Amino acid sequence: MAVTIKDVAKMAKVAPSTVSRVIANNPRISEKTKQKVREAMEQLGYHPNFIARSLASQSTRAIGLIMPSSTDVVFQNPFFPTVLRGLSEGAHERHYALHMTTGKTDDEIYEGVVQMVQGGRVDGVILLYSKVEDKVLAFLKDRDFPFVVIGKPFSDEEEITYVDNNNFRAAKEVTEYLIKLGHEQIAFVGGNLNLTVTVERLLGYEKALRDSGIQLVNEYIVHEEFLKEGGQEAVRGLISLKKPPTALVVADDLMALGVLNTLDEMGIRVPEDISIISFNNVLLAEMSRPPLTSVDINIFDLGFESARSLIYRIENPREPVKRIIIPHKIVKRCSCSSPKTEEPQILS
Amino acid sequence: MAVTIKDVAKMAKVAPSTVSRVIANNPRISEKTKQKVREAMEQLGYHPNFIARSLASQSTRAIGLIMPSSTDVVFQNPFFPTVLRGLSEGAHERHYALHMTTGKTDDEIYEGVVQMVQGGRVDGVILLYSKVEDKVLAFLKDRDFPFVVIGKPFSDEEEITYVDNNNFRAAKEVTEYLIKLGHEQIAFVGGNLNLTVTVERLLGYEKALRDSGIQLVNEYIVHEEFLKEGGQEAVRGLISLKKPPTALVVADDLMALGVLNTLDEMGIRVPEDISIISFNNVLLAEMSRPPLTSVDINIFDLGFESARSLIYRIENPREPVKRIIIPHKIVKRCSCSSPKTEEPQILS
DNA sequence: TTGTATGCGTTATCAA
DNA sequence: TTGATAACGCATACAA
Repeated sequence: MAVTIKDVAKMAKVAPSTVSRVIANNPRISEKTKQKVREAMEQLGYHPNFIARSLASQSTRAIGLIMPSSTDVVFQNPFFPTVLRGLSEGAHERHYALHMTTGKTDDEIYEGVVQMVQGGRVDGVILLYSKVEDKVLAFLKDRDFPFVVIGKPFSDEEEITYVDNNNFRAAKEVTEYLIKLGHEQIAFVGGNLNLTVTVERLLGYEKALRDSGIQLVNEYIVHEEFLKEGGQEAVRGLISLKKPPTALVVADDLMALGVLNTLDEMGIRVPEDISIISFNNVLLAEMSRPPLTSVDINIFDLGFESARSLIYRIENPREPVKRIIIPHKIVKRCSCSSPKTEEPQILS
Repeated sequence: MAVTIKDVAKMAKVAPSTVSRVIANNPRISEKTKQKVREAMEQLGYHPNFIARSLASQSTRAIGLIMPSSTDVVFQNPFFPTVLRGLSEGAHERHYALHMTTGKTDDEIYEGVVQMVQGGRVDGVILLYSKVEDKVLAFLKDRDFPFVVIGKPFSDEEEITYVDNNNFRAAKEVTEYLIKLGHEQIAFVGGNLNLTVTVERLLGYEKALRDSGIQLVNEYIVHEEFLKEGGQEAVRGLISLKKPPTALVVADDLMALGVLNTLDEMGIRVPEDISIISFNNVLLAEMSRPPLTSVDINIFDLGFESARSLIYRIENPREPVKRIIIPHKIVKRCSCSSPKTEEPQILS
């Protein structure tokens, strides 16, 4: 049906291989025949067939995207459209296409990846999440298939190419910022502990407190899914403590939004009564009330650099693994202030 | 490198074609040889090569997703992860894979689609947006390539398979709901008028007013991008009118969130001073303050049914085009109430 | 500089 | 019920 290399060859009165070379812009073809062939392509409306090309060259110029479980709430996170944008631009730049696989259960996802990889549908793969004991990652590593993970791998860090923020450091800075404001009762509201990002942020938080000689309080550390209901429980628990925190480090903007709501329902004001700082700096952060002070982790770049380094890896298979750290930045808005001094009216 | 059909054939002592038939589960192969072949496949860890299969069978079992411009704010909308989920499940169900193409400019997107389609990378295509004068849609239609659009096509409605809500009706219902609550000064805050969804919702709003004998006011209709700043301007303008609206129909939850913020800054309470109703019912709607009354348009189903009907179209090319309308439902939360009776304190 | 021939891993058409 | 063999559309080693 479609016009092939042969049709072009016939029209330009050259061999199919010559046409192929013109497409590849092979320097050993004379400008004259190139011109001739290109004209024929133009006239016939020729477009190379990716599939045939892939089969012959054993490379698809497609990269596979592995998403977290579609049932997972993180999937609802505005984080995804943004990484996708970065990924897409990074891939586009080098003329790679994006191939997606999702699934409801971990097994479904795993099956999808196996199909995609073994089936030769893609040249490499990007993991859009990083969690403990990941079967998918183990498979990829075992097969020595090119891949990069967004986020810090849970283990074998030295043998895996990944793109991440320094979440440990970001969390530490954020906590120090709160401490500098005068807070000492600082709680941590995190998400799923299977995600390495949660772990890193928790560790950074703890380190900051320790460095400042502030006692860690077990009750100050809570973990809930990035859900509204989850946030509710966690926050109520925190506030009802005998000595409630005066500041909250929340691992995600969306979650912080939930926290904000719960606090509002309880009649607790932010930042007057309690300060909140969170992560990701998605659009939402500036649209909440009050606008959230949040760590901008440059989600777009996370995606962009992932695509880039995967492609580099695909095209230079023998190069050593790399680790790319995307810078972050605290964006100060209105959700943090110094703690109220205790019972100020008694003084004076 | 990888184990092919030939290796399996050799091991099972049959011809490659037989192996191929076993894969296709051809009924004309004896159970005995099927068993034999399957064992060999198992032992060798055989996985069929999609690319080769695609080339031979002239079908990729992949569907292309065409996203709106990645620079567009709508891309930030939580709408996308959700349609993606639906799309993914719908495709997965029939063992189709997802192939994405994005781009910054319209031309970039167009180029991507042409490549994808002419290059034979996909069997069909889904447009994740619907706007006026779409070059991409024209191309697809012209080439008679299988596609479905999410949203109502701007023209040639009868010749295009699409999946949509009845946005006209939803907007009408919503407005009538407001009217029933006692509102008469109802404004419409919409997004980009190039998007058919905006147009439909606007028309529904107008129809409801007309049906109720309420005069349409030009100043009550504003259009802004789904952005914070946009919302700001629009809302301030509305409120500063001599006769400001008592209720707002907002075309999108995210936008409504922006509106909510602006109102809050201006010291205007929702729903006491002004009612708000919006569309899409994304997670955000229930996390805002106050929780938004919003039209649930079943985003997931929009995606799911799109995938399904595209696949149906691919596999039954001669069937007539179809139109699938996904039901919607108003989810009442706390952003609407009856208007304040004017100057109640003067009475009595 | 260009053409010929072969292979990439399947499916599909004939025969047997 | 099975086996040869020819496509599918392109890339590439080898010739010329």
